Amino acid sequence: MEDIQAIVHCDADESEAVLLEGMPEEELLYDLADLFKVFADTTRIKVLYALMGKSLCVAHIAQAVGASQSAVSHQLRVLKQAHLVRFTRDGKNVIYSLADDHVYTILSQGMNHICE
Amino acid sequence: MEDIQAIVHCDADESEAVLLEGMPEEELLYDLADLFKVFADTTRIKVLYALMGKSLCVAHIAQAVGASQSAVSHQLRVLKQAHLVRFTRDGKNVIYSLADDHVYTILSQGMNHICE
DNA sequence: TATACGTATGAACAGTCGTTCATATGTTCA
DNA sequence: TGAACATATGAACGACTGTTCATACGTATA
Repeated sequence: MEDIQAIVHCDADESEAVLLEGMPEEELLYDLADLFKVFADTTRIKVLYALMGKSLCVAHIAQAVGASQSAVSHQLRVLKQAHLVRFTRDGKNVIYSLADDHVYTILSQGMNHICE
Repeated sequence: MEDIQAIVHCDADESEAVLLEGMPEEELLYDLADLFKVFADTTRIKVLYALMGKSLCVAHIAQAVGASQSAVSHQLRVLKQAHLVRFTRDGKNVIYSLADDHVYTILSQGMNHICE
């Protein structure tokens, strides 16, 4: 079992985060809920899986997940705001890739729970 | 880094889960999105934090998270359906507790991402 | 510069979600 | 059994979300 204090506190600067017997501060809870909201949609999850191990332009992502270019672009915006994907321009194309390994770990923890 | 195949496949029986170059099957993606939806609400997150390390009745949970008895009861129903909490009757009271350690790991992975 | 292509964005719509309110269900004790 | 308490549930409402459609923006090439 992990150290629970490490969950409640993010770093040393969060020394006043403890409310309601170990409850993180309100703002942190909102940020946490917002992060999980990003993972709470199949289109976005598909996009993340499509980007595992490779970089793709928007059109190829749309093809991989079976959604329209516009829908994917809207969702990529959400993923960008959550710092889950990065992008670089390549001429007319914009190439997206996963931002860091948190995507892997969060998705795999979810899968672990579903499959018991 | 973890084995990505362990994320895509839940167990040996999922041998046909691979679609779209490593994409899990549709039903699994829906279940995964549904799980993250449960974590995508501050009231439910507060309930989970309140239950960390202790068992509480509905009224005490409501007090701990600052929500009405009815609102908490509705959300406990969602948490039950997601197999994130357990409950036992104790006279007039119903005592809730966390179902397993997945709650800790999923929340902590989310916190890790938020705090970079 | 004009055209074509890839991507981003805003408005609008249907569907979903979380709360409140009222009330039902279930339990204990007199 | 009847009253009091704890919890669960259904309806209804406002707020939010993801898609589509139309269109704007940005880039490369002729």
